[in-house]
Amino acid sequence: MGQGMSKSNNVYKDAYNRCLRMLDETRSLPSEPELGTLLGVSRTTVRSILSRMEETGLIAWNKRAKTVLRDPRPDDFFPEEETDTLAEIIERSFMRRLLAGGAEAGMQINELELAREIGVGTTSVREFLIRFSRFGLIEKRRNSHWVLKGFTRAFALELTEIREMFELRSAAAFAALPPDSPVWADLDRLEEQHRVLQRDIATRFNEFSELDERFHRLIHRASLNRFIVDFYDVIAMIFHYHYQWNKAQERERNAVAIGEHLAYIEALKSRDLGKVDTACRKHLKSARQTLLTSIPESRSSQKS
Amino acid sequence: MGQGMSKSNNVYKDAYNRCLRMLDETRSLPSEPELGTLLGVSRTTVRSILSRMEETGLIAWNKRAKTVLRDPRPDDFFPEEETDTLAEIIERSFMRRLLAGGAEAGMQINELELAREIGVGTTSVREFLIRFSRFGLIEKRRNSHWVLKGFTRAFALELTEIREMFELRSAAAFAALPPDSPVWADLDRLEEQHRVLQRDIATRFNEFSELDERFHRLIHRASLNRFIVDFYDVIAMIFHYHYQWNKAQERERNAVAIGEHLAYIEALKSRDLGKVDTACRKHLKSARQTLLTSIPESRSSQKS
DNA sequence: AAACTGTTTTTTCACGATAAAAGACATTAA
DNA sequence: TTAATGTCTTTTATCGTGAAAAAACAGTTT
Repeated sequence: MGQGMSKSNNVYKDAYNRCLRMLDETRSLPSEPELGTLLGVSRTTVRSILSRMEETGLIAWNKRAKTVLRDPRPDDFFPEEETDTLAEIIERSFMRRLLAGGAEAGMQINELELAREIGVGTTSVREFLIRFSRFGLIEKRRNSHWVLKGFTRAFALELTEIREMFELRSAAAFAALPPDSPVWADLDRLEEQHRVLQRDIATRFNEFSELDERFHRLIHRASLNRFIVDFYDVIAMIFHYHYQWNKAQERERNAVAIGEHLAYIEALKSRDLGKVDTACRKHLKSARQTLLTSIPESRSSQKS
Repeated sequence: MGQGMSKSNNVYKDAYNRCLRMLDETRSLPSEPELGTLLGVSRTTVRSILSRMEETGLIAWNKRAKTVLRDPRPDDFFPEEETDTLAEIIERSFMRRLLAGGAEAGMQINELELAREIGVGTTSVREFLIRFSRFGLIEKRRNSHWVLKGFTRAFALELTEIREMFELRSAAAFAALPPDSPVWADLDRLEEQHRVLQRDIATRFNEFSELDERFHRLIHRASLNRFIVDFYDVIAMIFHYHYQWNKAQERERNAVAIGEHLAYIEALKSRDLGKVDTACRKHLKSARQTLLTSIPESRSSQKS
């Protein structure tokens, strides 16, 4: 199935689903350009969405008048898996392979094989690998194959070394921001969300991962340095998959991390550089520890 | 011309030219696999090279016997421009456009237009832009165009901030390396080359750029951190083009830099961390200054 | 048997083509 | 006369294809 297909319409399907959820809130939809910005798609896509909504009897559409006729039913939505980007699909498959054992460091990566296995064109795989290479886990041999460098202890140490350098600097920059900077309001909001999560940690502990990323990204942005901000993508990627495969004591770990974040937030609000440094160091140390213990101590643990 | 061509044989042509230069030194060529490793290409390419050399009467080739019949003439070589990688061609065109004024920050980058202008396929341009994006000069809008962030003062400051962080750390790591490490011999060799160049600075000042890169790469490698080592690619790229467009007082600048490098090398050899830090800081400061003064102070000089 | 040459298969690189999505232009309603 | 809708054009995303290059396999020579 699906061979010869040029481009999937996942942008349309995803926006359609999101638009359906908006239907609950209003009795009539805004103008096409407005909907476009709301959904983050072009007007062309908005019109496709409206067309279908009209066809399925969800709305009546005549020029500017777009009245909601009925509430969306579950079967109005497109299946979740059809809303994924090709890049996401490839990344998931690739990471599954990488983490599902048998991914020895030094192993060759075959574009053609990967493409066939995932069922996509080679071009998309190539582009994915090029983008992915900045994470430092794979490397290209000129005119030849890619080599897997492996998710090793060395990798984790190199990653955290940079992370610590960048985050300490960003935290210091954050604390030095003027009181009228909007980041302080963002920080207050994050603090509140941490407290809420701390209260319900027993059941909602798996929501921490997302909060964690937002918190650290806010801090990194204070560096006003694109290389520091961009580097957080590497960390986020690693932690994203790390959270998925290392479920051991997840609740306790997250509870501890929330406590450290709150102390870290307090330190930032105090604007005392010494306190910030201490709180930041403490959290980063335990983050590193968590990451390191989750790495399968394989046979070859290079790096002197 | 050349439309519809699938893949240029630049690997073959480049290896052929390099092989021609080897002909001067020997009366007979080594085995095919050995030639392959020597030239960094596959045996398939080696055999194509040998075939042509036989045809043009450069060698007699019968199985293992490959005897050189005559010296290569200038017209035996393939033209230099035919030996470039597509990636190199695209990078050059792109950078020329970028530096040749009229490249306002915020400007859109059109893949199709770029491809047409350079005379290559869109895929190659896309892949180039993806690879190039790690330099922080361009950024992709989801499902849409690329945006030029511009070679601004802010960019230079962000770049040098990271560079200084990384190099100070690498230099400290370098100085702490054991005396039996091979890097000390590398450093001695570089020192000697610096002295030679210092002597002939009046005429050979333009050779400094390449020496500069080798010196700093050696230091960065001492960090044993792939992210630090890889980041030097960003610096190298910027400085590479910087050297091409900023010829003002090039000789003086390079003479000064050589002096700073020699002091830096002395400090490293002393293994005194304080001295290393001082020498490194001094050189980085003047490198930053050089870069900053070369940036056209455009209208919008953001960053608080 | 080890290392080479000869031959065949596989993979990478780059292209043109096509559907999805974005964007530009023309027209119309408020 | 502004901001929407209707229509048309351009660009991006993705594929299949074919030549260049690599890699694997098989047969020879030393």
